[in-house]
Amino acid sequence: MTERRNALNLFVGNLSYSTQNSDLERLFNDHGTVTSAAIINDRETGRSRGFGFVEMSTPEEGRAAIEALDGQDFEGRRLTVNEARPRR
DNA sequence: GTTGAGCGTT
Repeated sequence: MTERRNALNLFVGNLSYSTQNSDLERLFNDHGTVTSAAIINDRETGRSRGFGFVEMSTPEEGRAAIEALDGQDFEGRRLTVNEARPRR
């Protein structure tokens, strides 16, 4: 879906290559309502690129999730969480 | 090991 009027899109970096979509969703779901969660895979190899995107229901929840999760340890890596840049 | 994709030409 393309709901981007009242949500906050988050970039999640420094993920383990083994992190799954469901892992991302579970992680963020504890800090707000996850509208969508996606691990980005390399189009040609199908492997994770080590980052993903999570869209939170509201900007407030998104910011809360950033504060709660940025720099936190997850599956052995230090997470990077911030507002995603616009796609281009 | 860091900011997604295809569609299709406003």
